Amino acid sequence: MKLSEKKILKKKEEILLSAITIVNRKGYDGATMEEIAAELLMTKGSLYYYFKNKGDLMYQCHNLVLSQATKELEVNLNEEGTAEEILRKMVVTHINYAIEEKETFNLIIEPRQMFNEEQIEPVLKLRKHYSSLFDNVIEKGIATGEFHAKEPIIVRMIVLGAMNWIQQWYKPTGRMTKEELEQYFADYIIKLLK
Amino acid sequence: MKLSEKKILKKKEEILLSAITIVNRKGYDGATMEEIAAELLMTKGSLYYYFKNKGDLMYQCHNLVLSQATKELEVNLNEEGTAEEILRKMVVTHINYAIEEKETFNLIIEPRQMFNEEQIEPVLKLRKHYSSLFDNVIEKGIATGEFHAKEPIIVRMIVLGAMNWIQQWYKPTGRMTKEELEQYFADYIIKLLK
DNA sequence: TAAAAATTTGAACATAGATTAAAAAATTGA
DNA sequence: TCAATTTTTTAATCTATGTTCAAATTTTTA
Repeated sequence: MKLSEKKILKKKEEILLSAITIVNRKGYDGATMEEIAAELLMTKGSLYYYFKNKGDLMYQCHNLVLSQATKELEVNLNEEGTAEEILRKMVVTHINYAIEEKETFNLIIEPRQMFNEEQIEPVLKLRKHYSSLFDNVIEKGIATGEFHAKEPIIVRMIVLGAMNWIQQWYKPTGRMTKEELEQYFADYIIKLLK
Repeated sequence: MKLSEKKILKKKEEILLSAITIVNRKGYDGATMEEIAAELLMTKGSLYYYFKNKGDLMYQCHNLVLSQATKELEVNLNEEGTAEEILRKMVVTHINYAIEEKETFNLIIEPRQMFNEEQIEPVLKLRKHYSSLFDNVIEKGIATGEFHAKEPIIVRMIVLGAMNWIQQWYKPTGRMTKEELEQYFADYIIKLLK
């Protein structure tokens, strides 16, 4: 790869990171091209040198964050341990993303409302893969007899829903630390599966 | 109340119902004043005779649906039965709203992003009251010894989150009927509390 | 039925951002 | 160094809806 190509990739990444910051603060609609550029001491026109349009930029923000989270989950999944131990780690990973990358991670947004035709398929695929990692660990636990669930898919949906909901009410200043929260969530999720 | 006042209230309600339909189909941003009016064979200008602006209309949509849901929950809560029986009914009520009134019921939307300064307080209050109804039944169950929970508030958040998440994936055409779904959810929620 | 009041229309207006493109500036490389 | 290339700026344009308001229409009232 040429130097110039590397440079352009680096710049794209800078823009993405800036966009992610702003989107996490204000949401997709609230984030303006102006503000994203200003964060990097640029003007909005320049962004179009690197990204086709705002939709493209937003799409890449979501993808980047979701891909990172997926990678972390995959690491968790490949570590040694019982299904319970692995699932606990995954719960922590997921909750961290849900809290720290609130808006860009946001699995709650309706992809069909946010993204265009070409973007939807990859987004849905990424999300599906992400969910499937939870299915994996649940199935593993069922196979070893650690877990029991008549409808593992339903349990996984309950688990994901419960965790995604956290971003609606979590305040860093609340009476519970993020770590305590993660602990409790993990406990209750395990209970659901025993 | 004068006849003319009744008439105006009736018209307001018609507009609200139309707006709720459109919003449930397209979301708050996607619903245009034009389309809401068209549904009633009016032109958008007329809407401003009844509502101050779009924000006001959207606010009242959310309020109406949330208030109705609240009323139903309150009926559930006042019926005879064990905490478990009552909670099961409430789960059904909630899931029905989450599915059928998807976008207007949507407790997931960030109120601060959607509503203005005067509207936020009442919305948050309504939502808080709504949640508290679940706290009530959980506490009742704990008091009678039916339920056990070290952190009842956390359990309630898990329960609400899990239920609100349904609207992300539920399809009327899926392999499970709404009723089966409600059944499973209720079972798992009770398990969490035993 | 005719004046007054209430309601609706339609067209103009406002505006917030996204997008574009030509010119300017900065960088590269021979 | 200086011409070519890449990047950035600037400012104009576009667009989609929300909003307003005077005029037209419909309904009510006496």
